Amino acid sequence: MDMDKVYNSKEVEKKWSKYWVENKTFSAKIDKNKKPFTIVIPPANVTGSLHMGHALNTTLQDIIIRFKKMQGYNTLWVPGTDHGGIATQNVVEKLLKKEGITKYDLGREKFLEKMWQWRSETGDTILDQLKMIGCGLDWDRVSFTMDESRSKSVKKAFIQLFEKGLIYRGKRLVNWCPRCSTALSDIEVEYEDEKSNLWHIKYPLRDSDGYIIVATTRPETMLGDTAVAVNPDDERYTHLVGKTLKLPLVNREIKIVSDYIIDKSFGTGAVKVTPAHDVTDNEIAKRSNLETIEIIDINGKMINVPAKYQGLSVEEARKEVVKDLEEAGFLAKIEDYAHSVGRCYRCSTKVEPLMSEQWFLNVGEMSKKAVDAANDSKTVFHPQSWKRPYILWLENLRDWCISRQIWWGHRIPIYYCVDDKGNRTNCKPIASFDKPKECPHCKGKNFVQDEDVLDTWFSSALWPISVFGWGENENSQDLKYFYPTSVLATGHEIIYLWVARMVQFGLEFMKDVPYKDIFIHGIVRDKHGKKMSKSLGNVVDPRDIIEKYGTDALRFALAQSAAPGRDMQISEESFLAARNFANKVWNASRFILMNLEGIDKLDEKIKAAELADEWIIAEFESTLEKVKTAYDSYNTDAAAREIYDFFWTKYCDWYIELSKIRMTSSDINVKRQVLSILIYILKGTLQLLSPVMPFITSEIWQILNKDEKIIAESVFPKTKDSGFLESLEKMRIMQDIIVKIRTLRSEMNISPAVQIEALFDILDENKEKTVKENEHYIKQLAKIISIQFGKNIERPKNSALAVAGGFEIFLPLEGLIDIEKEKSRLSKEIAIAKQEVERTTAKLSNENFVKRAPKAEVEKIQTRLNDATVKIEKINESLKFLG
RNA sequence: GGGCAGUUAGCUCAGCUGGAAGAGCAUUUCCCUUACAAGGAAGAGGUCGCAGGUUCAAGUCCUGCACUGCCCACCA
Repeated sequence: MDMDKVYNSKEVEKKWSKYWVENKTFSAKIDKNKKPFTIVIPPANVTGSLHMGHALNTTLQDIIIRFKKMQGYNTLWVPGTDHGGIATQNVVEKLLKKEGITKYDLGREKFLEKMWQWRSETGDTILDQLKMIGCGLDWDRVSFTMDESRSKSVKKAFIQLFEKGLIYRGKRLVNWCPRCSTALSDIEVEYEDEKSNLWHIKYPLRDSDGYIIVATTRPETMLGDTAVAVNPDDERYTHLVGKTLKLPLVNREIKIVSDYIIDKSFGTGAVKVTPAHDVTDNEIAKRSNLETIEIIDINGKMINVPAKYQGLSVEEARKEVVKDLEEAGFLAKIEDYAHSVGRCYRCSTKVEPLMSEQWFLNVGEMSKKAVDAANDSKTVFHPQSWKRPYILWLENLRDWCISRQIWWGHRIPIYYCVDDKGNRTNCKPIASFDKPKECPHCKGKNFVQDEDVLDTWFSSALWPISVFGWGENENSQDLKYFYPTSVLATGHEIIYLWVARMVQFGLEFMKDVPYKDIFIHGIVRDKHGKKMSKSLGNVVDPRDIIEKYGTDALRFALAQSAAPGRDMQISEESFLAARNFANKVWNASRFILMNLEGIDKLDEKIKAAELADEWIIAEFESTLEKVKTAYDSYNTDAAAREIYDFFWTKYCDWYIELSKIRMTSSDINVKRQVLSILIYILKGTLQLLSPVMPFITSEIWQILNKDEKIIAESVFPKTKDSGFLESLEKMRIMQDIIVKIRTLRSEMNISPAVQIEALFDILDENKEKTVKENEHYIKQLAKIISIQFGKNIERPKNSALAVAGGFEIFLPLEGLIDIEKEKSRLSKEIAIAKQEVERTTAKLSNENFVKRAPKAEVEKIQTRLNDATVKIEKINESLKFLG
């Protein structure tokens, strides 16, 4: 039972993280008698290692899981990792680059071997780290988005959607990353402001002398222009609509068209239209039946342009075009201009919109269903402020480009019939799990598979169903029992990228949402509010925090700062404070255990013997309620704060201190009685705290109850009302008196070692009984040797005065008191009391207040006025007495 | 351009349905009191972003503004 004076987190953490895994504490089996509570973890990329974001995200989920488990749910938290598509391929490509080779040198097959090798070597790092920080995951259910089972889900989903006609192939304008050499979906593009120019270019009319000026941020694309567009209501240009222009440098004839999308007030009100390389232009082109000329290829090089520009990069072409326009007199002016530029979310390269043959998913119907689900509260955001942006996004969603021109990922399960020479036939492509045996159209037996892979988010979107074997096992009992899951916890950065798509796929394949509650937490920032990033050098590594302060401190600090939906600024001090709290818990427990020495048996039932007992029980019951409510609504911050406040400022500072009176009693039964309450409250608090700080609470719990279940499997305290509410007010009176006396002692510089007497002059007879019954509290905590009660007690010479708890309290301080100091202190007290009199009098003399405010409120103010008046009177007497 | 948050003590933040401004860290004084100096006791520190309004009463509700951050958008 020996406990170190300081909590040693390292040993305890090693012990328990191992225990939970080895004993399969958090493994879940179907149990139809229990309600399931399920969470699927947001699968971390295999490239990842634990950072603050993970630590926060997984801590929050673990808190929920541990809480629900103690409440009797059959909890399941599914772990796993994501193959991470482009991001992961980029990592391995970089490694290859160091060896001086490219993926093309290796070829697809060999490159994929490298990828798998790398993934098997380092891909589980993050999972091991999650074990370390105590996550209550079911380690028998580790899933990976590219393992066999998950791959079957992906294929099944694709085939089903394809056969339903929702997946189609088409040549469309897509976001192209020239560096990754792949298409990206709309949300994989991040926009960033950039200082640039607005070039004003003259486009001469073919049939007259005039010209029209267009303004553009991308002059090089003028080589691919097929029209100029103006707003039909723009009077400056109405007479020109339908006229023909001669495109400078190219000399192609293009028309002036009208389109309502054009903003009359922007630039010159006339816009050059490049349908192949701009989204808006592409739409204008569709409406006006314009020709589309591709002038940039997938490598970012110019094509289909006059010879002198052919093959140039976009940047080079821009310089040349601007120079040539200027020389030929077509450049009207150049303005400074800031606008946002799309960049690849994986490598930050500027994205090039261009025409490309891709696979698309028609999301119209799925979006509608997801919107309905949100409107019908089948999905609920915490905080709810995310609902609107989420719905808006879904409503404006365009078809999802799901194909990627990379190698790492789920290869699209589409097979093309080919002839003997390997050329594609005209037969319809076939969507299939495996290579088809025979083409149903031409009976041919040769096929090639589509070269592209699926967007990594396609498999992520299936996660809540794929982890339960959807697609592999037609009759998955797990899926029936655990789906829909209970809550999804994630940061707001992937609401669209991931959350929305899971909902869409859940509704599509399971006819039900994947989870009801969507718990959105913030992002961890540094103490200056900056996003943590390697380049800024402000990254706080959770592993360093664990090393220095312990995992429980890390978890507590994160939980405490994580108000739903809000970003949090976190600094070293918060971890330090949490570590200190852990130590406090440790030492309070140590105190109790020390006093347990030699006590063989405790009382079975707790029995409140005096005021402090009733009070701490009432306080605990109220704390329990608040903590439960907080956990249930994902307000871990409130839960952490409530527990901290209760344990430290109520249990430790008051109850334990008061318990010492009985603890030193020679009567073993007295000691036994108070210990039973001390332990009852301690155990209860440990249970409230254990979802947040599982390690230290597990350890103490085990020391306390050698043979009982571990705390993670214990039953969470049930709501109770012992009817001790009156004790709260009584205790408040006692605390008021004790604090006032302490303040006097402190201000008079009287050492705690000096025991002094006190005279209590009774002012309020209603409080007399309570104070007399509990005078030993005052003696113990205010270091008073004896108390003499009486009425109209004459103030002793050289004494200090306090008015508190319905008493005028004199402390005779012969030889200890500084009369001048006492006088000035009393004057200050009087000033404060006078303010109180002013405030309350003002209120009470306000007719409207007395008339309209609730009675209780008026009485309260009246009492305050009376108290202050008495106080002033008494202090004045004392001042006179002092001379 | 639209939307959403935030603005309370030097710093990080609590303050639920409106009724006397709170915590932690930092700071000052005293204390190694036999659970804890990673501690205890006490103190100092705020006209709750600004301006209006509703109300007997506003940090709390309403309107407008300012600043900060985030998200969205077809910013040529």
